[in-house]
Amino acid sequence: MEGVAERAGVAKTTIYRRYRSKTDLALAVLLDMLEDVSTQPYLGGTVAELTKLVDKTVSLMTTTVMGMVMKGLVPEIAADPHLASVYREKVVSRRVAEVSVLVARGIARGELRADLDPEVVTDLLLGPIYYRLFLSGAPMSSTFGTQLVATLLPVFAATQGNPPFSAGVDPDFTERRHQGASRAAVPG
Amino acid sequence: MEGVAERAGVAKTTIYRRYRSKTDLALAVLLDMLEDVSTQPYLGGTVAELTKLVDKTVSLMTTTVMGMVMKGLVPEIAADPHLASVYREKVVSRRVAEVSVLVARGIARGELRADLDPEVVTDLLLGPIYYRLFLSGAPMSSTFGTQLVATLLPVFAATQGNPPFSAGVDPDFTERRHQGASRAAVPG
DNA sequence: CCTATACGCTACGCAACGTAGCGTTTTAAT
DNA sequence: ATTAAAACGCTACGTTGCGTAGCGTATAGG
Repeated sequence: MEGVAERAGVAKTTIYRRYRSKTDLALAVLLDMLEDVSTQPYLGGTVAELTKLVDKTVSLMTTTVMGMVMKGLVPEIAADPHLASVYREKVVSRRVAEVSVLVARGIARGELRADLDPEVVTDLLLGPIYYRLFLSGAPMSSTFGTQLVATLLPVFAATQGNPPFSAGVDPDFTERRHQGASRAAVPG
Repeated sequence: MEGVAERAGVAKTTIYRRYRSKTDLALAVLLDMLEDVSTQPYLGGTVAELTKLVDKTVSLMTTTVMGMVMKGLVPEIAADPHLASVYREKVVSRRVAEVSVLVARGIARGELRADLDPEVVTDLLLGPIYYRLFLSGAPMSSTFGTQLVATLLPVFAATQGNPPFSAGVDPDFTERRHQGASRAAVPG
């Protein structure tokens, strides 16, 4: 905080007049930066759109302070239930909503299987990104998004006869976070 | 640390005689607990083996202190290059090695595509777990592993003709971390 | 019995978050 | 231009938590 104040040419107390805590500031930064990624352009093809989503996320995480902010937020979210709630509401569900838009388009185009769960897609697309960012340290080149989407395509695509995936989300939880259209029926 | 000392019925200074820092202790706990997950039993089927791996990981993260420890390590790894190096060496590469065993078995059985990269499999299997653990907060039921593996199967299985995936890992990095058998050729 | 090693304890140093209080500057409205 | 209100800067402080110093005490092991 002292460092932030100094780099901003501002007194530390001034920061604390706008943001109640360090976590609060971090969350504000995060939400502000998320604006750029949240719009989902219509590219005419689902592969291109999903790739764009991944690439924008990777770029944001690796070329801005977002990566650092996210890393710092992990233990905070774990320790502060209120922050966790806000984060899920403002960030996680938002990402799922964005993916939902793309999934809906893809289904409408007949490119994606009709019972595809956007939350599952989110897990599969963002999970590897954060795993590399937080733990593995493996770099993500400019072709990462393209290759990840290409790899996962057989899971998403409409042609094959794959079993749907719910990842064992209990109905309560899903309902609590998602008041949208009812998801494709999921066994288990 | 005070709390750990108290719960252990030991003076704080005694802990610091064995572990140089809080991070050092956390890493020791992590490595110790990792022993349980590191053995890969022969179950006769790749799906069962991969599912077991995922389930053990999920169980460890959600029913022990491991989850908390991992969350606390994320910013530490980001801030301490030496810790990051040790973590990648002792944990990340170890997980890849375990997955490699299963992938090799699967390829030998003809269940998995021959050009499957264990690192990619690791990303896809562990990424969603940590994403849920660290950020999304979505619960992982007892059927999570089964469903995740079932979902990803079309990516792994030998039958379909999917494009391989390297996720844009630059050769240097892969070589640096993995002195094992050369990976299946991957287009840029 | 005696010595080396390990342990407990108090006290401290230090960094970082967050706050109190007060004076000063800027804004904005009359 | 005056004046009230809001915002800012600054110093100082309280608090927590990590990590260390120093010293006395216990506990092996020969």
